[in-house]
Amino acid sequence: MPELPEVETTRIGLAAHIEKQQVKGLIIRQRQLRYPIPKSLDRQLPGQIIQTVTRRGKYLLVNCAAGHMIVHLGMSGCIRVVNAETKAAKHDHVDIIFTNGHVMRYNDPRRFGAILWSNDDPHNHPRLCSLGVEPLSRAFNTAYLHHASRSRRLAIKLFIMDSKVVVGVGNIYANEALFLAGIKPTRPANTLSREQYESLVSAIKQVLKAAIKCGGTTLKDFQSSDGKPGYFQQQLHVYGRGQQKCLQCHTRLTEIRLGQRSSVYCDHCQR
DNA sequence: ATGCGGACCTGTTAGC
DNA sequence: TGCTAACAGGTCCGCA
Repeated sequence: MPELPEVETTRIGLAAHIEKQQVKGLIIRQRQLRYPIPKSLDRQLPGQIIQTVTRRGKYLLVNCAAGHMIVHLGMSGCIRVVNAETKAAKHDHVDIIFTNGHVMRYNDPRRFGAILWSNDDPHNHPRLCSLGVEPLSRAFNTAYLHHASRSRRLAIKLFIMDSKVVVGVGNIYANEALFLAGIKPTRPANTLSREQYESLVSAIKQVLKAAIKCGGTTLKDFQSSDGKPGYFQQQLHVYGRGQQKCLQCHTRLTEIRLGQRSSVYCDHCQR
């Protein structure tokens, strides 16, 4: 579920429901996520009023006067806003209960996600302080990416998925952006031309924006509990289409593994 | 500094 | 049908 567009969609839905709301209490059923949920969260969050919900990469920041809750959804996490009567299901690890009766419920079967707490600027938190630029910001541009790639010989797909370079480009959208830009995922990063980086930057922005738009329209009703995937799926050109034909030239798509992740591309359209 | 492989954990699906 | 293996949207760490 969660690549950047899904996280951003979650952020928007969540913000609408919890901003300006006061935390009454919390229930932690499973403290052991990727990191143990710190006790400081239990101590400091109750009584707080949520000011804003922001995002840095795939981390959600729930900002209060006393500090900031930092939430990552990992591979399988999701957040829903439900009513207090809604019974907790399997893998519902944390509830943040608000005085208006709503509950922010964190569910994560694989527990690759995280819930942290920071008293200071969360951007200085060890998990966030080394992150690269935001893909939808102006700082993510041709000159930046081209320059950053000069010393890097690794496959371009792994390069754009490196969160120290740029955040939020996960496996699905890396595959899609490379297809749109006509670049083979295996090309060493330092062999691409400036022009190719220009296409790539624009493809990444385009793909992420389109997906956010999709998520935004289908997940509007955040109270409903059907976290259906598949909204952006109809628009995928290569991801999940290994062995099928290229939508542009009808060549059979190639599927390989790069960094233990599946990578699909068209040998004819991508150079 | 860079790049690679393994680790974390559960659920689902493909294959025998 | 039932079992096992492989794979799944993400990071982080340690070693070469």
